[in-house]
Amino acid sequence: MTLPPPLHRWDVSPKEAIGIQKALAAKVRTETLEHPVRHIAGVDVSIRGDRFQTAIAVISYPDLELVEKVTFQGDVPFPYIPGLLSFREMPAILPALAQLNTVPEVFMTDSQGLAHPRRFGLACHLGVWLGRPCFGVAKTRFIGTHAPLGMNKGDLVDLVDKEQVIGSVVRTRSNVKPVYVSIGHRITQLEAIELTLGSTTKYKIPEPTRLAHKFSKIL
DNA sequence: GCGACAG
DNA sequence: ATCTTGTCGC
Repeated sequence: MTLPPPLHRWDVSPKEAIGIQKALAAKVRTETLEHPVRHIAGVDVSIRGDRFQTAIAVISYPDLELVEKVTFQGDVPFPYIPGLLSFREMPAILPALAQLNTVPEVFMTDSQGLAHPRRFGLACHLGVWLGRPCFGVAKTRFIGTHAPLGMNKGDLVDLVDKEQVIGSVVRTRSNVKPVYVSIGHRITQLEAIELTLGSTTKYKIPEPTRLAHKFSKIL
């Protein structure tokens, strides 16, 4: 797919990165998807030493069949700093997306979206950069608190921070640790939850990111 | 100051 | 994220 013009540079300091996040956070839009979802692209990046491998897995929906996959390798550009994950992974993700032939209606990342200290997790950064629908499904909590969660698949509760609902804690599989779903851009929380549960089969992680993670592993 | 802390 | 074997439970 064709990538839009860059919104900013990536070779910035942590302080500059925070400033960029604050500015771009104002561009995040919560809105109903304008197109029916036929394909979801799962995005993931694996790292070994100072090298990364990105994988994009496009899955048909609701069939959940693998339609296309692309990978891309390079040198890790930025250290891992809690709250600045997108500056480490976005430079690795964009070149991979440029090689994608199938254009999905929505993107799914293995990260937080609005459930971020500045309301601008990786899912928001990718969505705003592309100007396309995106949401995040993280394996663990980053910020926020929530009420006790039921143990059955489909159970969910709000994820809250500073009196605001920033996402949902969702049980994608009975008696297994839940995932943390939050919107990235141009999608509603309800749709993000629906797509998460609708693309989950027998594992905790939904198929798009589960397959992307498998394909991104560096051997 | 102390503890927490997506991947 | 990555480093790593066995083990408990459905």
